[in-house]
Amino acid sequence: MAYSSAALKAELNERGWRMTPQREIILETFQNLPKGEHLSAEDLRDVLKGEGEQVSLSTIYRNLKLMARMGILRELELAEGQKRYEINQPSPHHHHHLICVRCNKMIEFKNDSVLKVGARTAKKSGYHLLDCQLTIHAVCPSCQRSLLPV
Amino acid sequence: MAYSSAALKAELNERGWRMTPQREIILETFQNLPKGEHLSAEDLRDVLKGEGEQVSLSTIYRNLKLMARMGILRELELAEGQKRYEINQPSPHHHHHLICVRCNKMIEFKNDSVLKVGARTAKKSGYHLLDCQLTIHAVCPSCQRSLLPV
DNA sequence: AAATGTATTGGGATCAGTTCTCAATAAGAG
DNA sequence: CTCTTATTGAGAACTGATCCCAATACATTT
Repeated sequence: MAYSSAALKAELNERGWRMTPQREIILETFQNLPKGEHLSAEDLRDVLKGEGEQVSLSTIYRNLKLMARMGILRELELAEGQKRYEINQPSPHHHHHLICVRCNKMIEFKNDSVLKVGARTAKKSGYHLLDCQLTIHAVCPSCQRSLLPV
Repeated sequence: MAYSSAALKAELNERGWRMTPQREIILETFQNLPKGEHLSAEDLRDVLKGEGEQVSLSTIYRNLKLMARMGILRELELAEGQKRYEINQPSPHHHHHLICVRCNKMIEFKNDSVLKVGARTAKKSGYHLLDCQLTIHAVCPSCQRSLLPV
């Protein structure tokens, strides 16, 4: 079941913060995103603009970081130079990433034991778990064959 | 056993590239680094300068990326806003990172099964494995108690 | 329902990390 | 020793992200 905007509002208000239309739109956008898609800040701005919703980049950056720190979004470092975000799904949908360092091609894969290792490790040190990502850097088959520089 | 500068030279020459004093110094610096330390590009520049070795930032950035793509260094995204690098150690020394998203405190931990998952996953898709990092984002005990904003 | 306090937004300026450009240098092959 | 060209150094340029601040609007209190 999805994390509702009512739940977000409750969690925000509990800390003296506020729900805004911008936050609601951002949350909904990520929830409606097709599986395996992640958005950079600028991607999100463009998607919103395409739906007639204009939200400033400042606000987008602020709320992406906020929602990542709340554990609602995952912050990914897949391609070079920019952070990407996706909804932080619970166990059956939780996944990891295998990335080609040359062409940035990316494969998602699932592995429950890794998630368990993450949860156990965090708990052992008294940390409150937000996200757990196994990121594999590798060279894909076609880039192995190519003669192009590393 | 450490990856020697002779091995680096061989691997470079094989592809038509060249060994340079700068590359040798950078490799040695990472090999002599205490366990658990990682350097940003600027850190490395300062360390080298402290040893009387001046290497330009451009060259440092170029070679950090090169050596990461060769699998000699690991590229880490621990703190906000800057990449850090460390030697990519084989199995008994290979480790992962648990990070507090608020104060950036970081704990290293080992887990062989995660490395095995990484190796198996890469192999299954025909990828040539370079690095495999489990990164856990969490809130540390003292930040959980603090009243400061997320 | 209106007033109050303050969190949040938007837009632009700014920042920091990284990449790019190009002439000078030097590694490695012949 | 010569020649080709990969590499370096220095600074300019780029870019993702943050900061600043006046205007706005959310949530609480009256």
